[in-house]
Amino acid sequence: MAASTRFAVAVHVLVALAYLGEQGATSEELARSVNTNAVVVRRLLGALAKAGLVSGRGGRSGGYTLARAPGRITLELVFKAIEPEGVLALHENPTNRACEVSCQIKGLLGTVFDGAQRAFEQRLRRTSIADLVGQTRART
Amino acid sequence: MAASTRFAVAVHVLVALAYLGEQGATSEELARSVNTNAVVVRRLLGALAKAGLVSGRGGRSGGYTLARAPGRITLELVFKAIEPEGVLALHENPTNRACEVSCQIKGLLGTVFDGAQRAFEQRLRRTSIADLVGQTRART
DNA sequence: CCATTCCGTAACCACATCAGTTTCACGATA
DNA sequence: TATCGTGAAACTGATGTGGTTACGGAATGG
Repeated sequence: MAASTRFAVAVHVLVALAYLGEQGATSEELARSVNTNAVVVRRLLGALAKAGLVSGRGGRSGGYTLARAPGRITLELVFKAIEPEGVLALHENPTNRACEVSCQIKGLLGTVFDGAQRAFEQRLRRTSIADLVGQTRART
Repeated sequence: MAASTRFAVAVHVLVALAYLGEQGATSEELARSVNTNAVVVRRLLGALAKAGLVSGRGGRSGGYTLARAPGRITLELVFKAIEPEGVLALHENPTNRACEVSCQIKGLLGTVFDGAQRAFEQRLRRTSIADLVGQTRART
């Protein structure tokens, strides 16, 4: 299936925020960098704020800033904040009690899915927003 | 996002096929195990057949059988057959040429996404259909 | 104090995907 | 040759996503 692009946009926005530094940015400015709508950005940043990664302030001269150092924001944290459901899902069809496989499969799949999800997240943990900012600067 | 359940159903069907052994099964029988429609099963098995994991034969006393030993069917192969797009996707918004981050982000994200996808698939490679059949039998 | 700026949310739309269903043509075989 | 099963197309309803408009509330600069 076509994966959602929300994670990619969220990382993009965070890198932009970190790139700008202290001053932060409004959802309008961030949306311009992504070439999307300000509300889309606010929705994503809302989830990131709940996870304690950014903080937003309303009012004149409001906007968003990172809530912690960019080196302490790993892509794993971003992914969990944006896609808490994970990448794999079990089917919800009722089990056929007459079939041994049907009775067992969900338990077995659950274990496998957890492992794959963990491997996926461990890999994401190796990259932080600060890393991506550094790479952006290096290529300038 | 709510991930698709096609991978889970595909594995379920393959385990059921392997569990039954040589004789194979019809889409009707497999659908009964999953508690879904036969056409849904045929669609999935169509993708698996293209990947060379199963073979389907029409006609009277037709049905599906595994095209190779269940020990040689890893969940990685199944995943790639069912979800060739992978788990992460870049956003397709046009890049804002006035923004350094916007110009760089997709290249950087592409590298990160590839790595995470690889870690995910490597983990899936460690489990085969035969493993799941063995675990099913062990718990009986 | 008040107008401006910006966030937070809700509501709505268009679009895509998914699971399920019906239908039918084709091929194989008993 | 009559039957059975696959393969494929078309349609439905449900759901998620990205985009958009709109509005209330909070903060602030004049």
